[in-house]
Amino acid sequence: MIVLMIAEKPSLAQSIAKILSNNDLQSRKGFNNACSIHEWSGKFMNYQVRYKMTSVCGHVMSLDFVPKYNNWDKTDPSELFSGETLKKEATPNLKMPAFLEKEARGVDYLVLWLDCDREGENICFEVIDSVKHVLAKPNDNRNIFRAHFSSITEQDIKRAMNNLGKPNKNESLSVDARQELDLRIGCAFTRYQTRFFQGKYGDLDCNLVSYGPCQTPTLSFCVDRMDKIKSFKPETYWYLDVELQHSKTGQSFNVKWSRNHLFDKDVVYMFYNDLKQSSSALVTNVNLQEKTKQRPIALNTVEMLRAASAGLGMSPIHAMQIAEKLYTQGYISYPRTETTTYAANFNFKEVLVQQTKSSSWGSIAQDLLNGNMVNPRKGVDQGDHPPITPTSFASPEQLPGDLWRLYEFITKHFLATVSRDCKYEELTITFKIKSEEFSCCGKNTIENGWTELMPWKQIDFKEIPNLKKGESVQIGHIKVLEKQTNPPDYLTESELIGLMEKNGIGTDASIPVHINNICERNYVKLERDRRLVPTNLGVVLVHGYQRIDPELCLPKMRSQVEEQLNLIALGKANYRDVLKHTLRIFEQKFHFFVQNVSLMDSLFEDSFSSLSATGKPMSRCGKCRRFMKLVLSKPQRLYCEYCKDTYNLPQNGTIKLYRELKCPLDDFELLINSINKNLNHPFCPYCFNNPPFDDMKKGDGCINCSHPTCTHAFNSNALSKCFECQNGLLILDSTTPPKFRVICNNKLCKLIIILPDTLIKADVSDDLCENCDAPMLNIVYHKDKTPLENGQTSTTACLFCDNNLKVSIENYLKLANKKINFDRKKFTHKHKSAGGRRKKRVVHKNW
DNA sequence: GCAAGGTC
Repeated sequence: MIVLMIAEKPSLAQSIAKILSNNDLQSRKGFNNACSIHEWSGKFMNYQVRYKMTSVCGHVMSLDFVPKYNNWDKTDPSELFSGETLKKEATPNLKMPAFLEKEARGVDYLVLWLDCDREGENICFEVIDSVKHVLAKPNDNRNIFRAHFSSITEQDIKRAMNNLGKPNKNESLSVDARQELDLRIGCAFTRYQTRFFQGKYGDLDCNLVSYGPCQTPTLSFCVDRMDKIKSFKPETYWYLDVELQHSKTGQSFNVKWSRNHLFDKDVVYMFYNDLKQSSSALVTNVNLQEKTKQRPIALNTVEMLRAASAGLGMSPIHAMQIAEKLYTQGYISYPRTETTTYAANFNFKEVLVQQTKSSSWGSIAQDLLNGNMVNPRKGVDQGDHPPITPTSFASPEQLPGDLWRLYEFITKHFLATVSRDCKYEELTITFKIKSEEFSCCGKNTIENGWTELMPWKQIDFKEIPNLKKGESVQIGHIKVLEKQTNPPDYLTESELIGLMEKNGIGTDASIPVHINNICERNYVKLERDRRLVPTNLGVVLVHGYQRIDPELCLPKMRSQVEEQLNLIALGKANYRDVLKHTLRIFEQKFHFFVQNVSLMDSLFEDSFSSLSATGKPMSRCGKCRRFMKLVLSKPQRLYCEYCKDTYNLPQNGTIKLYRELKCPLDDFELLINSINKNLNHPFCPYCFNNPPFDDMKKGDGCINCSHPTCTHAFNSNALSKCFECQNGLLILDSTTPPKFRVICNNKLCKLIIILPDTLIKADVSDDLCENCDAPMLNIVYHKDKTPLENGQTSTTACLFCDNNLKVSIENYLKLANKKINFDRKKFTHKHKSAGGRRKKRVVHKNW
């Protein structure tokens, strides 16, 4: 009998397999190269069985609309609230369903070891759906089990194995509902907003005007802070500035008024007038207190990201990439966790021993091993993964750049959690001048403790004079000072992470993605000290939602949906009912938004320029013969003011007019898309958006156009089938004479052959090469550089056979370091002509 | 081309 067990990720499959097999197992790689299968023999329900343990990589499936809704032009966004959806493979490269099916074929028992959260419960059912039909008893749910574990410790894993339960359908359904809501709501609003605003404004500078239940509240936090700054009214306040002078040492020091500051000038002057004649202050109290600055709790993801942003200047998304590298290379434990408490059996000694090798903190690790280690503070156990700790020693030489900086932080943080608290004494001296009280405070470190590892957290030493109760101190001066309150500053990335966590926006794994999204979409800009400053676009979006339906950008919107989802998870509400109910609310919100979009639009009008006011005249429209404008800000596009039509353009490279040449199909003037100095694609802006032939795709240019006679289409310019990709056609590019190149019309093929720079003219002749049957080139050489005899400059030659021309192919192969044995027979046309007779060429795609 | 959630 075979028991198949599935974990959520390869690393966990390995850890769990090691524990359950008592480290006696065989491992092999799965066919998708991502997952391994670990096998051992043992007992299961009193049977002698063979265990097979493997994993998925997160979700197996993801939700999307059926293909017919992919076309933004043909779908009204409101249809997305009811349009049919389908589950498709989350990561097609991994071929996860096929992999699972293969490993599950004929298996007797299935044990699910997915993470013990709702997403994990959902993945359980994705796994079941993938394998159920190939199990030994496909229709017997009694052979499917769920392991419930809260940590990856031997005790917990073995206990889970001995107490197998069943997967929880309700929890899984709550995730299905979440997926469907996010998809429908996010896509409907995003498509509507994008179409509406991009169709009106030319300088939004973003490809997408997106909406999402996490990204939008995230943006809203940043805009709220900006609003607080903008609406801040400074207030003037006054306070007594008192300097005292130690009579013996002559040392002068400032003392703080117990009333701090007051916003009433007259009242402050009243006190001032009362005190100004005084010459001395009386020490009324001297208080020496020992204080502690507590060692940090164990590190979880969010805290690591905050520290990486604030202390190391790394964006959260970058910090996570670095952390994942450290993890896969075995330097740190799993970096996505909410838990801040170490497992009961965590082996501190082992980690400390590893770190004694460090030249920088080795002595501290040794000191902790020598009996000076203290128990870590108790944090929170979320039951997901242990806190982030180093798992092996690394030196700065082993880890370049940011890998080292993050590893250093994680290691120092770990050492800090088991180091002694920082202790310092605080001396507070209280004075009285008449009836007003003043004080000053000195600080002195007794023991650095854990702050030894993080000097920037150490206590700043502050000296104050040594005074005794009852002593009298001379007054240096008493003044009234006037100051103003200051506005808050823009939100730092680190503060934003804190706000998101507090409000339940995103998860440890997705918080960095949401922050990255609002940066990439150009809603906020990252400025000094990693502060997030909203752009015009970010501001008008949030202010627009606030005008139309403030709930759309409030964090509570997410939590209210979560509450509904909780009901499903707890089995208190029916999945379909909740989904239907919540979708209806959002559909109504969507329609209300559409009806009132002018409220948001008026804000856009103030900030952005209309399409017609932006851009520069570019080329003539084939419909009205008027000039269309090129809108340069993202997304680059052409706009015909008269016809009110927008034409998408290639997004890479520059666009210029192609010698006022016209497309024979629609009269639109042709353009050239220059991707780099050697790669130019002519295209018709109309055909680019509305392909004229079945074999042409949206986004294709002239070299992919099968027009039978147009001089720009491949029928007129193709020389042969591409010898590099065997897929496309080699096309003569004569768009920028006197430079000539041969390129492949397969977008995925990178081939570029640069023809000799001695040429001044080249086009494709009607003659075919006698030798290889490829179309010949009519060429003209520069009169001073011609390789032809008798100073002759023009000729007809074959690229593949002519000695002067085929050099360029050899150069290409040399440059690309290709060892293709160039065989011109490969290019032989199947209808080889007899004796080089002129004939009209027709290039077939299947050349 | 769109969301958010897993993870590689």
